Amino acid sequence: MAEKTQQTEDLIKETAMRLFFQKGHINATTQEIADEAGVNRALIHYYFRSRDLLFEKVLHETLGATREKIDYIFSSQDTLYNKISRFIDIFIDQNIDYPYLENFLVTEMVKNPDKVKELHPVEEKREKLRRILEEQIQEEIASGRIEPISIEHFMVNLMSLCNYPLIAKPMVQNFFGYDEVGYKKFLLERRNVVLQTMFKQPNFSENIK
Amino acid sequence: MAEKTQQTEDLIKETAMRLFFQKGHINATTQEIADEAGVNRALIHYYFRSRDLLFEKVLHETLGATREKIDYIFSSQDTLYNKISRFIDIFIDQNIDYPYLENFLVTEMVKNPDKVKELHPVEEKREKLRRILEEQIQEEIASGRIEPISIEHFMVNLMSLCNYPLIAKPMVQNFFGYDEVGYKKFLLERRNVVLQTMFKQPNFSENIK
Amino acid sequence: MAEKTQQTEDLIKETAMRLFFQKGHINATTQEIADEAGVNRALIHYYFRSRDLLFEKVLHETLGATREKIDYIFSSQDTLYNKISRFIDIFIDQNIDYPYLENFLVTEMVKNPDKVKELHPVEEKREKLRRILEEQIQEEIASGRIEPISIEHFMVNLMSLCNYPLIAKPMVQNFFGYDEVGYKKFLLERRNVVLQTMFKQPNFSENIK
Amino acid sequence: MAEKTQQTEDLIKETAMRLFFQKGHINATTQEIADEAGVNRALIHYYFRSRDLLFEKVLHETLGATREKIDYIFSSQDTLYNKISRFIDIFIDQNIDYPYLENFLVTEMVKNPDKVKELHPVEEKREKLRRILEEQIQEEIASGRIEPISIEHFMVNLMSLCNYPLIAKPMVQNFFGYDEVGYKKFLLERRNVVLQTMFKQPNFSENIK
DNA sequence: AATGAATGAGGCTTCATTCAT
DNA sequence: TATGAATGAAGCCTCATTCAT
Repeated sequence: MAEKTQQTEDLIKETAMRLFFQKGHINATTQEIADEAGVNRALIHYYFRSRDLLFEKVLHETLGATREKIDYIFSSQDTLYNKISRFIDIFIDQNIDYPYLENFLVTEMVKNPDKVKELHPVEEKREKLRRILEEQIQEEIASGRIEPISIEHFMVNLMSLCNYPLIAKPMVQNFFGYDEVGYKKFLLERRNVVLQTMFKQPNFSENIK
Repeated sequence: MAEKTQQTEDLIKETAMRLFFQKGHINATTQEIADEAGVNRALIHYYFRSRDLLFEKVLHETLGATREKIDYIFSSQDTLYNKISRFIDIFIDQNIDYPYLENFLVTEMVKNPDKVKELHPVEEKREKLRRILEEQIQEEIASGRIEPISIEHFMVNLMSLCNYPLIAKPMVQNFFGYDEVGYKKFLLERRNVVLQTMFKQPNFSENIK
Repeated sequence: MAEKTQQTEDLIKETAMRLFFQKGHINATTQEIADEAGVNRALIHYYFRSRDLLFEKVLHETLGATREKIDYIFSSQDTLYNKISRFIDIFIDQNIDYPYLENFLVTEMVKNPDKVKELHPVEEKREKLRRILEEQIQEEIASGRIEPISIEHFMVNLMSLCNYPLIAKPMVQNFFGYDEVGYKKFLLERRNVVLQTMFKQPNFSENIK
Repeated sequence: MAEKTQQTEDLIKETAMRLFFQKGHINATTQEIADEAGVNRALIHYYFRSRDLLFEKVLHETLGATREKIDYIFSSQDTLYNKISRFIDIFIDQNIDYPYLENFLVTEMVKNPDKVKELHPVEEKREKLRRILEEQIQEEIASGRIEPISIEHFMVNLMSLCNYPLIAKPMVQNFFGYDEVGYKKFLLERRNVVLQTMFKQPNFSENIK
């Protein structure tokens, strides 16, 4: 019984998720979601009270997994180079699953800057990550593997190089005449491109130090 | 009478532009536009037929100037380094004027990928620009001033590094605790950062060759 | 099992009664009733078919006791003065238990005048009561203890003087600044006031005649 | 132009008023109001923003006239007897126009006691009226024209005797078998009945004193 | 007997757009 | 040219009721 319930609730969530972040239909109507899920529209309110709450839930659950992975990566003991490398993979993977997620995030933050805060790690945690990164960046600069750069610009570079091609997918596709296959191939090449752009030479292991 | 007319039509356009791209209120209602402009709502339809047409007109006019400048830059005889340098300036300037424009473009393209085409230079023109760029990039690679890279990734890198910080302004602000002044300062630093990230060494003049 | 059933059915009825006529929440939702009773909403339909039927049942049961008492009083052999005196007591007592009942009755009758009939004694019985009262009123008039008045106005006077202060409780409270205690005290004074208003002099016993 | 507008706005208001307070359909839907008025439902929102605001406006306007008259009467220099006499007339007149108004007021006050305050004269004004009345009542008691009674009970008596027959119209009709004509006749008799019930002897002029 | 799930009807409101002047 | 009035489509939400165990 509980299973059946959970099934339907999940069905609605997954349908909404698909519409919102996979098909990019961010304004999908409750009716559309219900139709797509093959349930009565009122059921959406039965389970989630309102469209907004459904959206929020879907968003947070969709973000959750990725956020955790990223935190984990940057908190680890790996070299900066490896961290970045893994970060890029995560980002690209996520985008292949939810092609419209990053786009939405960026748009939404512009509309409701206050909500940005809810989506970011808490102050304390962020500060800790920052210190770790800062130190690693200084090391890389000292070792000549990257050009002198502030942590802010380094991180914005990283996010830019990873994120923008995802966010601007249609633009990229149109510009270079990529079909879905071509675009995906292009995306997969990004990992090395980003690394090469950010590092003059790789650093696979701490031991090199 | 014609003057009065033009005045009102322009007033509406400018008001809409301000709401859409300066204040970021992309979903501004016809009523809101009318109120802000101090005119009757029906006038919007009188001059522009529909909200969509008004929007489109405003968008194209807003983009127009910048697009032309950029085309001009890349068609010129300058070094790649200088072109990129000037391109960055244009981009940042535009963003300071219309902080929500790039964000909108990226979002909209995702919703209506077909419209992307209207916003890009026609095939023929683009092809010509591409050849010019390709050649210049090969030269820079040959001279060792940039790492080997395809034109696609080079351009996407460029657009990423320029565009993302503009699109994701609230994210950047929140992440690094920038107020408006701090963010603007950060933006102005981007020019050199982008250049340093993309070029191992500058090339100010063709003569060096 | 039957006991358990009866328990639940009664629980629902009592809860509804409390919500409807003690808390004055006449529009209480099936969900609210269910929540308050701590049972599943569907049970209400299981036991009572529909919200309307539940309401009706609760109403009739709530009215039942009082109606019987009043019929009994007026059918008795007492003097008119004593009957009225006892009637007032009953009315005020009922109101202290169900402060919103009279208010609802009056409102509902206005909406569905047809339903009024169900709530009143049957024709035959009423006619009998009427004859008794008519005779007693004529006697009181003849004896000079009340001013000449038709039975209709006499009865409407009685019901008005008793009922209105109950129905319009919030108005009275607000008008004279009564809190709950003050209002109750005021109500208790009503008995004598009503009697004095309707009778020039009391008549405690038939023997006086 | 302004006339046409006013016409429609008034049409809606009057239609709503008729439905609410003449036909007693207090829960009339915006759709029903629109249909009855022969206009588009959205027009109701165009003129009144929301159903609630329409209702409030209609209520206040409907009450307005009567309230003013009553205030005027009690503030005048007339004898208490005459004031009461005129008060009754006003009340009965109002009820013939809006048979469901008093009923609604009483019901609504029970639901939202806080709103009662908005509908009553302000503290200050009420206090003044109270002093005037208090004095006049004392005079009447002293002169033996009314039995000793507190101002609170006197006023509640008055309002009860006037109001209840209006509020409980269907009950009265059903109880005594009155049709519309019979009920109206009954109402018109109330004036003298109320006066006789409240005063042992009339007092038409101050001069008598 | 009891329940969670599901449904359909109906209500309010907003909005872009059109009409009549 | 300009405007207030009017419209129809569409969206969200609530509720009583029924269904399937």
